[in-house]
Amino acid sequence: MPFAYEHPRAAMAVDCVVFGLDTADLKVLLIQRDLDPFRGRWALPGGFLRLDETVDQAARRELREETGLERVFLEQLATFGDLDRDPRERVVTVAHYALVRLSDHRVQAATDARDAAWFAVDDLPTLAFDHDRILTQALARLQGKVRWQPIGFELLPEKFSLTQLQRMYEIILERPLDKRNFRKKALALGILQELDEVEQDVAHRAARLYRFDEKSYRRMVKDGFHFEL
Amino acid sequence: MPFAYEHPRAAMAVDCVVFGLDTADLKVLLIQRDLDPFRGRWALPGGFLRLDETVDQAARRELREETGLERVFLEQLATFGDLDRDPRERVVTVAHYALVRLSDHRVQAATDARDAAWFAVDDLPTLAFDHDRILTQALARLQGKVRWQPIGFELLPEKFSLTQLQRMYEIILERPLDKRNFRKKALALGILQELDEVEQDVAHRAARLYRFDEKSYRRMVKDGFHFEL
DNA sequence: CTTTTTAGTGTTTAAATAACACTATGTCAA
DNA sequence: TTGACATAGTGTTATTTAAACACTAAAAAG
Repeated sequence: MPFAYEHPRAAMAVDCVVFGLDTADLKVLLIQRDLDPFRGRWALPGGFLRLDETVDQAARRELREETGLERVFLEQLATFGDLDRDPRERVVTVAHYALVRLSDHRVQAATDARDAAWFAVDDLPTLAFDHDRILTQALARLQGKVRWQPIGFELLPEKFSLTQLQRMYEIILERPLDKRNFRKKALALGILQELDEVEQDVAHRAARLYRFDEKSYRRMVKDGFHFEL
Repeated sequence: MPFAYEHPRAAMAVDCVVFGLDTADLKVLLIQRDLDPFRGRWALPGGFLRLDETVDQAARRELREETGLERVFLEQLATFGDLDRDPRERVVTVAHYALVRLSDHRVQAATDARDAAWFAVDDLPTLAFDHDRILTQALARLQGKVRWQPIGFELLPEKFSLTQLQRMYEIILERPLDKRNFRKKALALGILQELDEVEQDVAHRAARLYRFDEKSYRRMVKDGFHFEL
């Protein structure tokens, strides 16, 4: 036991709620624990903080190690420090949430040594620790934030149709949106770049594709603009 | 050194950004450090986490010990864990923000052993550690949140005039509001209880006093209501 | 060439927001 | 007591934004 301190210290961990978007559902990436406590239970990817990395770096490292995900949108959610949240000892965890393009990452998650899988947020297994609380809070944050900041684009493929975009908002916000009003408003924002491309391999009229125009968005933010969809 | 662990551990701290409202300014409570590092510098009240208390409890305890404040509105802000934020060793801090009624608490803060004082947020001294970053983020959070949740009432005396209420929003949001529109909207919310009292000891027509009606507010939240001022 | 499936498109009504100025009531001092 | 001063209190109109609503267009498949 080579690390000794004058006062007792909690262990510090990071955990990540990784959201992905299916055609029908909002999904979360979970990992099946291969160690006690909660062996066999599904849990959020995460692990202990090292002293040579920031909290943010720790979250990204764990994500990479446990799921293969890199360069994703990742943001701090909140810190959870209840006394008995880990039965072994006192562990305080800094929870994060991440948004990934399911299409790009579907495979990698499953190739890791541990069993990893995507679950629909409205059909989750029992989770280890207080991870259900963390997940609930992450979902609330996503629902709140998606209307004010264009983070939702992180969930879509780079090129997408307006129908896909609308579907994303409907899935996240869990309510239907009016097609014409949605399209009017989305285009009026001025952060969608219309492409000279349409969907491929669909058995009906192909939709025009768009791309999120990050430059315009940044310019608008600078001018004190406020998003709202 | 009686506390030994297999892996090195960061120290965990909590810090609080305590906001108070003056007639003219939004203020923050700071404490002058009497120990190194940063001895003599102003800093946010805070201290180390103990293992028999939750993070929230630690923040409240430190607030009580260092400033005498109890039973205030207090909420987690974010966790700051940069490698070199404390020159002594690795310290990760969970920052909080609190809102207090300056009128009730003006005295207590000054009676503590350490020097404590209120500073206007737009006229702050150089702060210890990364506390300026924490403070900036806390202010942004307050400005963002005050429009969606009626937390601002925590800054006002229990009984207040509509002018005081408007002044509070103007100070926090740093922009003038239209008097008639403000009053219309504030009253329409249905969370203000009109009292049979008016201001005392003013050298002009006395304003009617109101109280925040928490019961109505809670009832409205239950009915899926959304605040916005 | 008909069926099927989704893309794409405007108008009208209702609601919310923003802009704007005067009268009322009390205190204080001459 | 009365006039000056300071802040309280009060509605209307114009503009913007949001909500409701249904048909035609295009492409693919058989």
